[in-house]
Amino acid sequence: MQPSDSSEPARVTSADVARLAGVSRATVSFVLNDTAAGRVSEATCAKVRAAAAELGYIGHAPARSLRAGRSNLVVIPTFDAAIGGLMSAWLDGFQTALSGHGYTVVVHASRADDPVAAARSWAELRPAAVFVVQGERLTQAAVDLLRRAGTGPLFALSSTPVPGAHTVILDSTLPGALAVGHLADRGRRRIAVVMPTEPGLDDLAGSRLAGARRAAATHGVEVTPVPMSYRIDDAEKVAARLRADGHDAVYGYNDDYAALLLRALLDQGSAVPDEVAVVGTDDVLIAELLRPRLTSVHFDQVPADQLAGLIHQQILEPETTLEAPSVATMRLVVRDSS
Amino acid sequence: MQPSDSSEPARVTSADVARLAGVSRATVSFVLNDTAAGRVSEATCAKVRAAAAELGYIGHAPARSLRAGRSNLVVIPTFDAAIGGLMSAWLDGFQTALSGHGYTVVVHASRADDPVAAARSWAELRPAAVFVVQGERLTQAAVDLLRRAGTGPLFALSSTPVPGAHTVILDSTLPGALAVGHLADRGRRRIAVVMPTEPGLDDLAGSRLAGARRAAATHGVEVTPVPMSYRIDDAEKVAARLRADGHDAVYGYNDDYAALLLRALLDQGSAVPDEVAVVGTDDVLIAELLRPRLTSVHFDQVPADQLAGLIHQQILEPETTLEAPSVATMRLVVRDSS
DNA sequence: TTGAAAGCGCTAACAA
DNA sequence: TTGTTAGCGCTTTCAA
Repeated sequence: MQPSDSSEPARVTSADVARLAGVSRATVSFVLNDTAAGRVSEATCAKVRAAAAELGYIGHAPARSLRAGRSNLVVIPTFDAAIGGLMSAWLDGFQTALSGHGYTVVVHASRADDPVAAARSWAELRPAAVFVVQGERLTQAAVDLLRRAGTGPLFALSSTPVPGAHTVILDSTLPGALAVGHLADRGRRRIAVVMPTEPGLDDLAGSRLAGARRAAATHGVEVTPVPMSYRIDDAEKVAARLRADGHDAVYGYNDDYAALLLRALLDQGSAVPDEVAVVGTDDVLIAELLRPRLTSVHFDQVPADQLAGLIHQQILEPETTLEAPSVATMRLVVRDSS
Repeated sequence: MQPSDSSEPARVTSADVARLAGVSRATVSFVLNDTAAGRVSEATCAKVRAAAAELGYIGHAPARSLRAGRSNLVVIPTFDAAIGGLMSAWLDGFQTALSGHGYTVVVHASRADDPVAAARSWAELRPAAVFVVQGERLTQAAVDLLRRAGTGPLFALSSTPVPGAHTVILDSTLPGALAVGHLADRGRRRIAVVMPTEPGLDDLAGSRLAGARRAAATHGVEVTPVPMSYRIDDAEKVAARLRADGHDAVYGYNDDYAALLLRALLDQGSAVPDEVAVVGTDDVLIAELLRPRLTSVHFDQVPADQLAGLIHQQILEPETTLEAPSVATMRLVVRDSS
């Protein structure tokens, strides 16, 4: 590693620019924020810009935020969940869309155990908006705290509407329900549900299991949760257990876990789908590559730029009432493994 | 979506807390920042805390940052690169480690085409530190700008040391070189190198190709770049072309692309590795699941919390000279596909 | 068309 | 042990 130079060059402020340009700080502000419409002459504008360029002037976001009473940060808390590949790709686009509107995305690693403490640390940033991907984690107290702090609009992705937040409904129990419903339709009776032991996945796994149980009750089939970590040896143990227990199907939490288990089952000589059916979730390209091809639940993702636009609009006009909750939909993609 | 209430509750500032507690704002500041050591009596502390709790006081990060001349944000620019699953998992841990030190991670979607403009927008945040994952993108001008703005320590992940930044060396050409070297050792002579057409991957793909070419020159074998998108139909076309052109090996950019291509080759009746060898990169678990198992390049990741600690230390004592550049290493994991 | 000045909320040097 | 006070850099109203 290389040491950084310790010399502290004098910081350039808008006052310096004003001095060099021979105008007031107000004028500088107008010019550099393009608020100069009709107020400042072309010549003055040019002078100011030249001065700013010459001095290498760089705006000061904290000062602006202090003045404005609000930052241009959009906070996305993660609640120490393992953000999967699918979500990560989505976030990527979302972030790009938001920065197109002039916002900066803050991915906030919040501790899941205390939603209020988490909300407090978001609120301290005085964010332009907060988008909680795991809306279920949002308590009423946390929502109130954000409101009180004057935080910008609150958005959430959640199974059920979050009071005080603009909720995009995404029913996390549905993948489990779809998978088990499908398996039951195909005559499967003893269905295992993989429960990842990796930290940060419990929430989602729990929801999917709940959906699986609901569907199982409806169809009169049996569902057994099976803990499994994302490792080959563990998958092998689980596969052996499934065979021993006479399960005729398994819902693999997502495509990654399903692929792992599928491999283990095949290696142990199980016929898939004849003896055991396997269903994943996420509909990643892998599902299509495996043999047998993996049945999976496909998410119709909410367009990232559309949501970004909505957030932007809501920041500008908080009074606007939005339409009924958006709903993220999903569907089963049946392939050869079930 | 649900409308948000438009009532604007009066914001609680430290002055309000001071008033309620019957002390000065300075005292409040000392108490709430735990800077009260020996300066404020226990009783006063308690009074202040009680008042803060009663009013639901929430600190104001922008004001603090303005005062301090620096925010507690650590900026991680992405330069619109598609952050892969591996990197995303690493970032997760990194972020958690940093927030343990009291920092907030800002994932900044910077446009890749103008490094200086990007640097300017990071600098406006007056971040505590900047960590550039694609250090190659960092120009001298950008580094200078950050320095001038008084940005905190600059860290980079890069193939070569970045002047003015603490660089963790990660030779992006190495995977290509390792793969091609290995293939050449196994007697392969006509090696295709997959060049993903997805946006944001060009950099990395270019580096890996460069490494491949270097190794090819050394070993006297032939390397051909082959554009391919992450889609089955495209993989099929590429596979057909490889067969037609008589290639006896392919370096698949990463495990995902390699898996895709492997599938296409097998489907078209190519014997892998007998006719065509396949090598990926990242050593994701998938590599182990495929049949034949996929040879891959494994990265020994820099421990996220270690780097976070280093950054924290450098923020506290910018004068400290760090050790020689850390080097992220990697190695080939040979499996059945080559 | 431009300038003067107030103040956003906080911290820390200095006084008491 | 606590209070007073001066800014940090910026925007925006009001006056010129």
